[in-house]
Amino acid sequence: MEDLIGLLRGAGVQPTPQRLAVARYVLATTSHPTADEVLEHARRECPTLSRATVYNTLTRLTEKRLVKSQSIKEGVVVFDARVEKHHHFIDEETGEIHDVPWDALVVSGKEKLKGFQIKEYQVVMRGRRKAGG
Amino acid sequence: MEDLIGLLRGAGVQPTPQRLAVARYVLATTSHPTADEVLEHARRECPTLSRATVYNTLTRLTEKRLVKSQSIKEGVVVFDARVEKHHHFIDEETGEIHDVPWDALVVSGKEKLKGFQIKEYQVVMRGRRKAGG
DNA sequence: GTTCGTGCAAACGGTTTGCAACAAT
DNA sequence: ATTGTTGCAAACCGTTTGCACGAAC
Repeated sequence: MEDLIGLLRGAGVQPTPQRLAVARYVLATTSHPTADEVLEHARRECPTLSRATVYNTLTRLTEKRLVKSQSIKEGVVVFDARVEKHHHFIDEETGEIHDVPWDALVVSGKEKLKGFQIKEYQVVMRGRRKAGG
Repeated sequence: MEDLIGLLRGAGVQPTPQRLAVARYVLATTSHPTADEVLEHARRECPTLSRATVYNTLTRLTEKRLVKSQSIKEGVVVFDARVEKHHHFIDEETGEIHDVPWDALVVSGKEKLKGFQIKEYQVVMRGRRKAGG
């Protein structure tokens, strides 16, 4: 768990108590939190943590590719500790975002698209999580 | 062109000069405008048009399925006059959003996903528009 | 002592809301 | 009269910025 320090150092991010609190939460969760949700949780570990520091840290972590920011929900950016390519499913009732493994879906036809140089892509699905799923 | 009045009436939206100005622009463009861009353009036809009325109207048009709102760009909602299913390509340089026809791409594997009831989906691609594309 | 990080508060930009004036039925 | 629409201004919410204080090298 204290490899977090090494992880941040390795990424060129000086570890501070505030950054560790942010990183500990955002890297461990799969809930795709907003900046504010990160603040709320990280404050349990570091009560003086400020909103500005959370934004700073999340921006830094994003630059260093330790997390990825996603713009798939209205009005907010959410942060994703899963940094490898994958797809997303959004439950329209609860707003929850679920990861869908990259190779669970195959998108064909991209090669034939003329005029577009695709750097990345993902499938974004909306609907409802099934009970017992 | 004055079928716009009929179109709005048919959707249960009482046509007013303001709404016609908004609808005339948003239904004709393929540029995926933000609310503010709609305001800017619709004001050319109806200079007294207010921001609030634009939001009201866009919400109304969205409810009536005359346009669709998309949350694929950071921080803003954009409006899409194309109401049928299609995919999107976002030019990371210019921010422009391009429509990709539904049957240009095939997504396979969705049926095998357990636990998700998919109501809609789309492929969101990012990259650069190729010169001459 | 210079650089970097923090926290506060103010600013900002997109969006929503409350409300008084007004038009339509 | 009632209902619906408009436009303004204020509120709101997520995010960014400016700045002074403090910690680390």
